[in-house]
Amino acid sequence: MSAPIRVRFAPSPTGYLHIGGARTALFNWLYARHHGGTFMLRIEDTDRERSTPESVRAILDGLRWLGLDWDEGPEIGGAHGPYFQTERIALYRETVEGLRAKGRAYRCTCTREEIDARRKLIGPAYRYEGTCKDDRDPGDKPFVYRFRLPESGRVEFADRVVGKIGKMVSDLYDEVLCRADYVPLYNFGCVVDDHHMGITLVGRGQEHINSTFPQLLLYEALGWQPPEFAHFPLILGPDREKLSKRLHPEADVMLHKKNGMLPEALLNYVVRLGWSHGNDEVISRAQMIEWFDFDRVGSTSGVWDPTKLAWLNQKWIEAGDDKRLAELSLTFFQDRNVPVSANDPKVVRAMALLKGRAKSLSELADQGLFFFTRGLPSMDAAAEAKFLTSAAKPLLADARKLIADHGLADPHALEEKFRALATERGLGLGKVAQPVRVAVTGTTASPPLFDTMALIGQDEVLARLDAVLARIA
RNA sequence: GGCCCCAUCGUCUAGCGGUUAGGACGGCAGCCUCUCACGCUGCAGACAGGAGUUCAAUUCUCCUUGGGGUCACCA
Repeated sequence: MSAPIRVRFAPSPTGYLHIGGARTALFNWLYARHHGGTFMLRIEDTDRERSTPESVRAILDGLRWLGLDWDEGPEIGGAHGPYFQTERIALYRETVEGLRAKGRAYRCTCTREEIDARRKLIGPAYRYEGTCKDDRDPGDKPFVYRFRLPESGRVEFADRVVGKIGKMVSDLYDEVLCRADYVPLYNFGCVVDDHHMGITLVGRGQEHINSTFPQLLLYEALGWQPPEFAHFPLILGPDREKLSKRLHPEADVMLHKKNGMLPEALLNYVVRLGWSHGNDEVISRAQMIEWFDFDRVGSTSGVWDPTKLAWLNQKWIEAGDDKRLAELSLTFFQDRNVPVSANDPKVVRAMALLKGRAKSLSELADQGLFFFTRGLPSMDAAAEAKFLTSAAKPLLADARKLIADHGLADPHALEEKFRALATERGLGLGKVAQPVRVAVTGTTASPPLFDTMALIGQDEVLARLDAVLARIA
């Protein structure tokens, strides 16, 4: 237990970073950060058909957006590289030949077609039967390297989150280690690299529990000390199926960025899916690092709940720094054809008024458009019909006069003037404020009216009121 | 189907033999209030079922049921 902790996240670059992967990365990252260990990134790009450099970039971008920085890996290197499996072929070759010399690996010339035919015949219970286990010279036939299982026995390990798990060797089969060109398959590459990279604990999703058994047998055959394992509960979609790219669009981490989620909110939501710390719900990155460990990770799958994510996002937007929020909101305003610039103090001031009432940055932008447009805002038809009536016209005219006379610089003072006006007429403040709000913002819901008008500016507010007055018969 | 894992409110979870089974999201009702949101208060809402073990089971064991995962020259 005195060895320094080294963990890794090892995605295959076959698409964007998905939520399940992000949480696996997060749990590993938190474990490393909590214990002062090393978090490394390894790219498992051995599926030559599906791996792409674009996917590598997408995954790195996703991790960076979430703030999950790696101590060793692509782009920064480290003492245990290279960090792309396709650059480590010599190692796999040396290892598989060593295994073959010990009689623990053999060359198999069965073709995919042959195996598929047998599988089709026997059904889902089919296991490769070891046809080629005498390791004959393949001649010029294509072949792969297979692992020779022990005759019998049982594999067991104590998982850090699930507990004791075991399986009979008779339920396993001689699986493919690597192809003839030594490009490894998952279980082989994973074991070889985890060992040579000094990984002390493998943290991954529970879908990998079953691959742990052959991996353990490999460690044994190689004479290597296996790492610890921690298998995290799965994240399920609304349909209770494992969250997947195919079935669930929300599995895409960057989709949430596009939807206006803050990375700290997504991290907060995802860390609570399977891990808890008492009754704490809103948890900062620093607190996660302080509190996280595998003893608090549960073992039951969790269902993705966009509603709770939205709630957390609102909390984190509300807690956000105005300047940073302004920068992050920029793109959302621009998408709505409102050209604003991040260093515009008006944008920063708008954040103070807008945050806390929006569940996402995109909602925030929708709710704040009227701050940055000129002239009559786009009107909510129902609001207009209800509040911008001929009966309200005199009230609006009086309100306009108050604003023209007193200005907007002192919202509290102006509010008192409005209140007096309302009282004079035997009305509540709301009766005056609502028509003005609709006239100025186009809707019935906005930040506090007097602060809102102050930010819009006197000339613009008066212009909007005049335009409305002119529209009312 | 074989194997593996799991099982507390609709959802995320606390609970680590004795609790009025707690919190959060969501829902509902109310308060606050210039609107919305926030906030506050309250209400409804769970130990899958059956055997054991024990003075005592949500908690330990087994079975059933249910759910999920996995059975590739993908990871």
